[in-house]
Amino acid sequence: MKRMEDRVFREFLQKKGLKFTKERAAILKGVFSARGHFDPDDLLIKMRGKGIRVSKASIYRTLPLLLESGLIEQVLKVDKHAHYEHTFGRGHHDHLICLKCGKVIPLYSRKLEKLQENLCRKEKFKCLTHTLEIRGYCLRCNSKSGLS
Amino acid sequence: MKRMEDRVFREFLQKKGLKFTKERAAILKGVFSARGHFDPDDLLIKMRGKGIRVSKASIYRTLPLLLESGLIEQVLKVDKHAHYEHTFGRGHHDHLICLKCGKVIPLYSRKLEKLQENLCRKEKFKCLTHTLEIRGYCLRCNSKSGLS
DNA sequence: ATTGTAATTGAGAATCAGTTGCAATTATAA
DNA sequence: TTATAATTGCAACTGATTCTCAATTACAAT
Repeated sequence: MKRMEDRVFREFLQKKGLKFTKERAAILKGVFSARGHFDPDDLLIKMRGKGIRVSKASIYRTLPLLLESGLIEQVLKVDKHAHYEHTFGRGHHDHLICLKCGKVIPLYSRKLEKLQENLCRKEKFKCLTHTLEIRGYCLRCNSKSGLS
Repeated sequence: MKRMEDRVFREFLQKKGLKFTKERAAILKGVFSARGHFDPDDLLIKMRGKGIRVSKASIYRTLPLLLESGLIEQVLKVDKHAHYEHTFGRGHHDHLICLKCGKVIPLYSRKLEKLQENLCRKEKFKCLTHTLEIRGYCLRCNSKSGLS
């Protein structure tokens, strides 16, 4: 049984005259088996761990394609390198990031999305994507630390 | 006449047992004379151009201090390296980023800020800072490209 | 003002993420 | 099956940021 995202990616590639290689398929599978966020290196290590041989270069070359096809989204950088997450099946959402424990809490608000659209309209800006990252302390860390 | 930000930075450093050196003062001044966004390298080049001698290392060491002191904010990465802007005197704001010409348009909405606070409250998340980056096409690029 | 000391500096080496050139390989359309 | 343009892995490369270390300096306490 083929996975939905395979179909989407295959069609995306075809439309661009690119090939659906086994490496790309493997990377796609790796990306979709990630629970949450990941970075290119995480992915490489995970795949190596499973005995799947792909090069760093192929991962770096494939990720932008997945991004372009809409199968993954870029997550803002908490630290200094690129992070991604797959979005297929799940909707777009933003993130609350705990500065103490690093936990990332997804956040979605229809109202927030609407408001952003309105603001863009006001500025006559054609909005394609956005990323909102709210940093602070999660419930647990906040109560633990005594920083009420 | 001492600038306000000098005072703030000096006090911040003192509180942490750090020194207010002439290099740090010069970097602060450089940062505050920047009109908009800048990255560490911009800053270095600008300072060199004015004949102020500071090392790359000092810039990279000072920027995080300015960040921590609240005198500057980190701007999200459109490309791959760190960008900053000073916030003293101006308020917090978010950004619309044109994917074609790279123009960055500041955006501020009281309503948006309020909504975010409410969402955090709902999640029992102690919000400290946030960054919102909306990517798309600015009016000019959008009309030029025929991508209505 | 002088001094002691811990913080800071600059310069370059080191590191790290991400990119690129290239020869060998492979997917796909005909 | 074949032609061919796209893709691969590897290793060398790039550019940003961090680190090391010896020399310097700010500043609190004399």
